[in-house]
Amino acid sequence: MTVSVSRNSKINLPKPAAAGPLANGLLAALPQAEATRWIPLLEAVDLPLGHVLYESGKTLSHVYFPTTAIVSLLYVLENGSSAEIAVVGNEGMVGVSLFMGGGSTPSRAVVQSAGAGYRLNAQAIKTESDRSGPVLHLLLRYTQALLTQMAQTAVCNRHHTLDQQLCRWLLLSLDRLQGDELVMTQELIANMLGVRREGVTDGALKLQEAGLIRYTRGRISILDRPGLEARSCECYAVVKNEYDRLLPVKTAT
Amino acid sequence: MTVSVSRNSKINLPKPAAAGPLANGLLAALPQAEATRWIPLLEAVDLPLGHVLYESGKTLSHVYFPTTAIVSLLYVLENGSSAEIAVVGNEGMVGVSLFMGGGSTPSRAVVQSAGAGYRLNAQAIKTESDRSGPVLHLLLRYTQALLTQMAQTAVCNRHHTLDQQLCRWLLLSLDRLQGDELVMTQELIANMLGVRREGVTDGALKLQEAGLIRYTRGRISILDRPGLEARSCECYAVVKNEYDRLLPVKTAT
DNA sequence: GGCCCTATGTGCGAGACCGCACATATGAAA
DNA sequence: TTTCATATGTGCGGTCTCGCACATAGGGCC
Repeated sequence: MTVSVSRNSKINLPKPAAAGPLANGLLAALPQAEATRWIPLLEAVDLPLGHVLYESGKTLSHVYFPTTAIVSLLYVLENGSSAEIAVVGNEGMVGVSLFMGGGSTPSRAVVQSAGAGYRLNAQAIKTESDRSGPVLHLLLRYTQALLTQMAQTAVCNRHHTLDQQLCRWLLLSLDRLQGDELVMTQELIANMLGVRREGVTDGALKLQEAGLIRYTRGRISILDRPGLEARSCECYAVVKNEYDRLLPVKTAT
Repeated sequence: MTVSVSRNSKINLPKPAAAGPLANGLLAALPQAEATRWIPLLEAVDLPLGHVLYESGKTLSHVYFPTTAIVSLLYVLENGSSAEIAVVGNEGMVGVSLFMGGGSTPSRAVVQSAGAGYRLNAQAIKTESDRSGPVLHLLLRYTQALLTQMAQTAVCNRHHTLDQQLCRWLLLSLDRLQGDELVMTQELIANMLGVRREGVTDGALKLQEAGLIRYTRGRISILDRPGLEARSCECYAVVKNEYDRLLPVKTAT
């Protein structure tokens, strides 16, 4: 029931290649003046699988801008079961509650796919978002995209089948990675989706039999992306469209 | 499957007593200078049951500040089924995407309980939120509370039973109304929760047998609020606590 | 007072997912 | 190569909710 990643870091790929701040879409979209000012404030961080960026109810110390890592925002219930409410990758930022004013949220942020990123301390993000209109507007548009993802997750949880949600989840993760391989056990996916591991096994089997993916012990290769999209519920497309609409195209790498 | 309210307005109570702008928590919390400037810009509006404040994907023309009405934010899926992702009453505002920068969202806002409110046109809310730091921060804190509600809805949809969710829903609605009566058919509740009407009937029956509520044809009286809270999932309390934490206490009426 | 629309109550078979128990298999380490 | 922890596959009964079909009843309106 509880997310357990313990010694799994064994199965990680060799440390991901370093990526500059511009590998994050939000940082890349900063106006020139802000970019210049931010660079010295940014701290490169390694984000190993399972690392908790912030805990439910705790005051956040930093915001994180993933470059090669993927972070899940999850809610953990009293009975220990959990569910992911959104994913954040190199298109976004972890810790919106800092400039939203709350300073904390009832959710937890966990690294779902190991990688790297940058972080900025709490004071700096507050100062910066108050100081510059364009920066604030960029962050707000990102927050709206995040909000859409959460809302869509809510509806998806209500109305769509596990199989459809699995496809949606794979696609969302894939969009936030380079390449077409995910390092991710079915157990982990089950924790994210808030379902049984066996349910994920069933779904994954069907996808493999259909020739859409191939996997072995924690590595999932996507063979037929359009096929996955066809099997996914509409939620993936809705979320993706909103991200594309709200966030500037990132040209940098 | 589709929300149908058609001729139901018959069962509404006589037109709700008029309420001043201060009956809305956000408006009441405005700094003096802004309050003075906003009053002439606010337009009192009647919000009849079923009225759609904005449609999925359409550009919003106004933001709404309910005073006695309750508004549901719902997502409607391609197949026509729907689910509520958040409720807005006199504690909040409908249309955050206007100052978030998107201008639209994939959701729909529908009046769930008839009443009144105020609205402000799109240009005004943009201008005002850019102009004043305190106003923007107030709106952002509200948005964070809304975000929490959405996230909690997502998890609740995943893990809690219909009975628990019904209690949560009744409590959330109750908090946004005066008195302890809801004018609301089980069919409507089912649409909000995204479940079958019969499921709501079952749940309501149990609650009535337990002496917690009493209802007849679209009127629900709450008899034992603590009892409802005990049967509800934790989600209600989590959301309520976040609202209390993030939003200023409203003393005005 | 009677009619009729609409809200609510009930039953039944089906499907999705759960929780549990256990079988199998892969790949890394020794 | 062998060992072993861990990842994946499978079966089974139970529960929740669904979709449908219909029965009952409240209350506004003539």
